[in-house]
Amino acid sequence: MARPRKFDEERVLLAVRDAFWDKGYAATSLDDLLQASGLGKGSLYGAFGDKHTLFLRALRDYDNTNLLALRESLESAARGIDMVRDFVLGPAADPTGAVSRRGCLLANSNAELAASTPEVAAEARRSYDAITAILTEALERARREGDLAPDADPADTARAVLVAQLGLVALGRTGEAPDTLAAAARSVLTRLLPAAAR
Amino acid sequence: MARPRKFDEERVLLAVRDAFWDKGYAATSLDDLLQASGLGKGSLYGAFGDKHTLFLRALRDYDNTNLLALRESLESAARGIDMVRDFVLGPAADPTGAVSRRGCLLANSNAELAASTPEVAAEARRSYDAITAILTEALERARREGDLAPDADPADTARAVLVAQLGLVALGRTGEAPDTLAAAARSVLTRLLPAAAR
DNA sequence: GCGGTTCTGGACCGAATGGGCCATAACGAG
DNA sequence: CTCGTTATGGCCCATTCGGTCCAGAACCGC
Repeated sequence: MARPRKFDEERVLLAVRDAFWDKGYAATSLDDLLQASGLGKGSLYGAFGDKHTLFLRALRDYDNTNLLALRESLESAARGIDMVRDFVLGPAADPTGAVSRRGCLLANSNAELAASTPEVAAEARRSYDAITAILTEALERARREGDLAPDADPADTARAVLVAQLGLVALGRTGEAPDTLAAAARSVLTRLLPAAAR
Repeated sequence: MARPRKFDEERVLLAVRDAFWDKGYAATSLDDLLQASGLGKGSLYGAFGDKHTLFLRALRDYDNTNLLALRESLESAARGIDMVRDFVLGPAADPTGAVSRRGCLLANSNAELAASTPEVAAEARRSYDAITAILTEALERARREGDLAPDADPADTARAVLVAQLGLVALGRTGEAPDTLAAAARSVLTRLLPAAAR
């Protein structure tokens, strides 16, 4: 019927996500987005709407990708506890610290925008609730597999695990030395899930 | 000698801090700052320098106040463990959720700016290191008072406690229901410091 | 009361912002 | 090949940004 798009929508979304991730929402100008995506103003605007809409779209994409990866991680884990351990240790896993320093797009965005942009806070709640559900499932499995005390409540433990991971992400974002970060991760993991620490 | 200042520097700093706290650094315009402080451009600029400098000043003020309060809290605590418990439960203590939703200025700022403004990340590290030291002292005392297992390492435990608190602050910033937040706080506290949970 | 100095707040500036617009190009259907 | 449709990207605009500057006001010591 008509002229087809020259760009791959998903690719643009990833480039835009990176731009927002690196500079934050407010500090990323339309120009930055155009340069990152390689598109012209009309194209970007026509395909995704204004900056705000585009940002939310990229953020939701990011979240969905993460949730999917988490679910897959649980399915492919040898034991339920393994997935939980990886989840907690993840933010401290990078020996160079570069990944940790970048933080999590959702956490960064929520911290920056929760007060002024309810959609971001809502997205964060949605994401964290979903993660809690996945962790709960993982911990139920871990209990059946003998890696979690029979009297421990999986849902309650899941909340504690999520909190620990959020804390590690926040701490990693400060650029704390990788060793310190790893020590903190190990410390909190040992106390929350002794069976996962060895 | 000359005309004295009409405004109280500390008062202005608090007003400015609130403005940044509510909107984030980038989204707060000079106009916002003038309105919040009630000063004219020349006065604010002359007294504090540009936006960036003013922000760092307000942030450091905020940090120092927090650290001082934490030290006082330790000194006035009946037991070392009480101070640690209050520190962890703090972010979830507000039944309306308004305080939690506001988050922590330092955490918000670090999440927004760590990548682009090294001073902010450095300030966060400084603050978190200082908090860890205070917590370590509190936990050493708690161990002497029988509220921490003799074989537990206070410094290591302090790191875990800090991570938990940062996680709760991050979770609270999403606007999660106060009940859920309180449950998460209680869950993580029970697991990190059984003696503090009752 | 006077002089000198500092404070004050608004006028002003250039630059950059987010967003709208449109002439043109590129394509598929017929 | 032609036509209609849609993507494209650069041009344009009003607004707002952070920051400078200055004329006048306010105050102190003398």
